[in-house]
Amino acid sequence: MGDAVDQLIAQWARERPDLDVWPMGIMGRISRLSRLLDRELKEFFAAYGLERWEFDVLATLRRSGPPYELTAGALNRAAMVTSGAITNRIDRMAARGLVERIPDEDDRRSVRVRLTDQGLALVDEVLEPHVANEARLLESLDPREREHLAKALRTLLASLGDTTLG
Amino acid sequence: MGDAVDQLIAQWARERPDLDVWPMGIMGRISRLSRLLDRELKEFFAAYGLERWEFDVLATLRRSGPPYELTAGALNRAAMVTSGAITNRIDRMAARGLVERIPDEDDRRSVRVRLTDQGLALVDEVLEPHVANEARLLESLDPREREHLAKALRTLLASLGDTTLG
DNA sequence: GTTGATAATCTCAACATTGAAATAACAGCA
DNA sequence: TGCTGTTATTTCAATGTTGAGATTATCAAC
Repeated sequence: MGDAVDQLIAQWARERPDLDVWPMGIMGRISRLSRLLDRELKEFFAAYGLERWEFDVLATLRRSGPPYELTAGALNRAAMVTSGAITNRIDRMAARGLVERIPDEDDRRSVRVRLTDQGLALVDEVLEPHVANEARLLESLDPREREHLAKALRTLLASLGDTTLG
Repeated sequence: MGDAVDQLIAQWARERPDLDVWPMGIMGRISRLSRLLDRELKEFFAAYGLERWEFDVLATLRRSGPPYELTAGALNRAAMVTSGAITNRIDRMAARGLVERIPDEDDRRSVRVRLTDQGLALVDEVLEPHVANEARLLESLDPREREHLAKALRTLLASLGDTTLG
């Protein structure tokens, strides 16, 4: 069964037969998948009154373990966004009562961002159904294919230098 | 060799051992790869004075074949963006002289967007090095892995309904 | 202790997209 | 011919990110 990228590659083969565009079979699919999956996740989180970026922050803090706090810098590295974006996110999540800013005693340049009880309760409520939803989105692959896919993606990520989370 | 997502999964295993977060091994990697690859492409196109979204529009028109024109609607479906975004893109690319709007005689609601000579020359100049750059980004996979990867991604895309380009 | 380099966060204007409403045109049918 | 519903594009306010600069704090070396 073909997908949109098969059509795209067929078009190039017709228009530029001199060129082998095989890399698009991977690059194009990662790009389109990312968009489609983002849409699915957005729809899922909306049912909990959450934006995707809010969940990302909550989950990053939650999985860091007690006391569920990280510096702003650690958060922007984990989320792969700029420091300005994290400042903005923290502002709004603090206003919603999901996180709080804690001044760092040892390094006064730093701000520690901590999950509030409310934020912790929310992420723990959403996490399991979220994983189940992700599993549903991957249903079309059998366990063996999933494993091979994750392995290939890991190789790629590592080759691009994405070897550390924070 | 581990990557950032291996760390993320290890954190969840420690904090929530009751939960098997295997889907993140695929979802998280697609998301992070998409960001990293976007950055790489952005940097590549900047050398040609192009934004990534500009190249996407040029390439979509180019591979559609002579006379290198598509409706605005076909462009936004191919790019997976909303109609408002396409109006904005066409405005700016037309101002740069890369495309032109042609009123559709048969259906006056439609606008046909056509590559100018300048736009055609530019996309044909960039295309081959672009594909070479994409191939470079995928160098860490051997041909067999590439094929399996593309196949698994195709299965996923098709299962999400992305079976047609426009 | 001062100096200079580096680091962490915040600020803010510019940019691009979304989502919804507005506009205009088509198509089928009574 | 006149309705009704649909389709294609544009408009525009709201949203969120980037990237550069400002601010404040730390650290090492002198």
